[in-house]
Amino acid sequence: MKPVTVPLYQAKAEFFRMLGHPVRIRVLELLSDGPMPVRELLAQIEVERSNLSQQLAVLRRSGIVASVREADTVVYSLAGPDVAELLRAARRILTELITGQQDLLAELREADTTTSSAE
Amino acid sequence: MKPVTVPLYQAKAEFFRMLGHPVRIRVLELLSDGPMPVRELLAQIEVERSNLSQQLAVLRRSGIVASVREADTVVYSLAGPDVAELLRAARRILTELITGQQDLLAELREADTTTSSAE
DNA sequence: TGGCGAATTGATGATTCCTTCAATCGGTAG
DNA sequence: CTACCGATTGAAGGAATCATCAATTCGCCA
Repeated sequence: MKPVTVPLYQAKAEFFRMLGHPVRIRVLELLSDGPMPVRELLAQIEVERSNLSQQLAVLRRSGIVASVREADTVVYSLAGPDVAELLRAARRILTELITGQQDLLAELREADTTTSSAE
Repeated sequence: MKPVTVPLYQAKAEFFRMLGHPVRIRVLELLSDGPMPVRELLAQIEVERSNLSQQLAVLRRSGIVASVREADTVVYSLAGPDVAELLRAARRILTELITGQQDLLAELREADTTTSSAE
């Protein structure tokens, strides 16, 4: 029956890669509070309409969001409840990592005051 | 003091992008069970030594792993305990997504038996 | 000191991803 | 029917990522 048969670690990698874009992250976070029409997403995120559509298409293809047409607008929603939890876990780790990096920076300050990791 | 100042959603995106590679995922999963020398990682993962080093460098730069030299080998470990939890959350969502996709496929089987979403 | 194994780094071509613009679809109102 | 608005799609150029090869570092030992 050939059931897709992709190694699990590769599926995971594709999943994370799907998350690896600022606009897509913002969309998922906004949808964490409930369904939202494209018009509203467009108002909250600074991005061109066409670009937003591209990113929404990526999310749709992966199956993490669903879209429904209502009259003249399209409404998006999360496909499952665990997504919000994943984003929380990610935030926890990020906080941890950033804190760790700031500790490192504090140690390095005496050597180079113009240190920046944001290029 | 200019504390890195990267929008949070962008930091998150970079974080997920950092996770978005099969070899890097496998490394993190192996390290979830405890520190491990490069030699062992190399034995468990099918990848060239040089390529593994490249991926380890990516993980190191992000701060999610740390490396220590011991005699003639280098030992890697996770930088924090939350990483394993994140991987678990990801697995949950993936299972959910794949299950959903299989439901969809089941519905579609009657229309096209060669359906494949693994290109 | 010279050489060896383990690991990393630098550079390069190939692939993939991202942004943008133009064209298209779907629905609604005039 | 035509015009318009919201949203999606297709295509193309530019940027980032990946795999691979050669060169280098680091520690050990003969």
